[in-house]
Amino acid sequence: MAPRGETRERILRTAADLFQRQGYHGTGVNQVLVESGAPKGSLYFHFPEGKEQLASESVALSGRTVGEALTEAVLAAPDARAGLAALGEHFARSLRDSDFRKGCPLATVALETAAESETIRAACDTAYGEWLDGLRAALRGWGVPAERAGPLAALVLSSLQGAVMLARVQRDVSVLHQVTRQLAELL
Amino acid sequence: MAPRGETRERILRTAADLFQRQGYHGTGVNQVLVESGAPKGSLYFHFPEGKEQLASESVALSGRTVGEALTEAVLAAPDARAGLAALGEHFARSLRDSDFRKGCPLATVALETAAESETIRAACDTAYGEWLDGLRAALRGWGVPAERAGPLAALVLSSLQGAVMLARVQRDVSVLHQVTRQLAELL
DNA sequence: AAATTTGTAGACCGGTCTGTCTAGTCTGAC
DNA sequence: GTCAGACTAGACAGACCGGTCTACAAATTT
Repeated sequence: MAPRGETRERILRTAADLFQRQGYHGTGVNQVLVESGAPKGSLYFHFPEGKEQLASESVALSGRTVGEALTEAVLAAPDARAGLAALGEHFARSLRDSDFRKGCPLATVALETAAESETIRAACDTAYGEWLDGLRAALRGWGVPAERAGPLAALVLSSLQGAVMLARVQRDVSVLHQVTRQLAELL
Repeated sequence: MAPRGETRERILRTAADLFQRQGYHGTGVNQVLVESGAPKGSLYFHFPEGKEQLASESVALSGRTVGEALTEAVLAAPDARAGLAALGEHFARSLRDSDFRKGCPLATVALETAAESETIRAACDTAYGEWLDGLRAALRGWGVPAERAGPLAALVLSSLQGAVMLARVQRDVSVLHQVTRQLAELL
C-alpha cells in the first residue's frame, strides 16, 4: 500500500491539473482516477463530498501554488515596470509550455461554477483575494500611495485575467505583453 | 407547423442563453430542446454537426448582439471617461439583472473549448476581434492617437473581461466600477 | 496475536449524455 | 390530386456520468 496521505495528494494534484485544462464539467472523476492510478473507493474515502469537494480543494491548491509563484516574481522586481513584465512572462510561459491549454488555473472553473456551487465559488473568491492582497503589497512596495493601491491591484489582476483568456482564444501571447506594457506605461 | 426558420432561431437563442449561463459542458442539448420546445429531430436537421455547431453559432450570435450594444453605448459617449463608465455599467447591469449568472456571453465557453474545438475557438476569436475593432475606433474618436489605440483597446477589453469574471466570483459589481474608474483616470 | 482503524480495490447502480433512425406532417409546385 | 422537399416528432442506442457498496489488505493499537 502507498504511504499515508500519498494517494490523496496524487488524486488532488491530478484533479487540479485536469480542472485547469478542461474545466469542471469537462473533467470526469473517472478520468482523474485513471490518470492518478487510484481506485474509486480511495477517492470517496478521501473526498467524501465527491467531485465538488475535489474541485474546491483543487482550486485552493492551485490558488496557493500560483499565488506563491506570483509573489516570488513580484518581490524580485525592483519597480512596477519590471514587476508587471515578470507577471506577464509568467503567464505567457505557462501558456506556451502547455500549448495554450493552461492559462489561469482558476478562471474556467470559477466561471463554470460561480452560480452553481457556493462552495467552489467561495474557494475561488478566497484564492483571488489572496492574489489581490499580494498585488496590493507589491504596488505599495513600488511606491504607489496606499489609497490607490487597492483599485490599482484590481485593475492589474483584472487585465491579466482578461489578457490570459484572450491569449488562449487567439492562440497568441502577444496580447498579454501588450497589456502589461500598457499598464506599466500608465502607472 | 411553425413558420419557416422560426424553430431554428428559437433553438439558437435558447442555446445562446444557456451556454452563457452554464457554459458548454454544463449545458446539455436535451435542456436546450426542453426549454425551446423543439424536438430532437429539428435540432439535428437545422444543426447537422450537433452541439459543436450549435455552440459556434451561439457564440457568433451573442458576440454580434453584445458587440452592437457596446458599440451603441460607446458611440453615445462624448469622451473616454463617459464611454468607459457606460461599458462598465452595461456589464454591471447584466450581472445584477441575472443574479450574477450572466457575465460575458463568451468567456465561459471560450475558456472551456479553446483547446478542445477549433471551430468554437475560431468563433470566439472572431467575436472578440470585432469588439476590439469597435473599441479601437471609439478610442480614436476620443482623441487617442492611432498608434496607441490598438494596445489600449486590448487593455480595456482585457480588464473588462477580467473584472466581469471577478465580479461574478465575488458576487459584487464594485470591482467592475473600480476598474473602469482607474482606466478612465489613467487615460 | 487479536482487534481496530485506515485505506485500497473495483463491481455495480440509476441516470444522463450526444447522436441516430424511422415515421409522419406540413407546404408549395405542377 | 399528387408528389417532392422541408421540417417535426420522439423512441432508441451505446457510452459515460457521479456515486454507493461490499470485500479485502495493510498498519496500528491493545
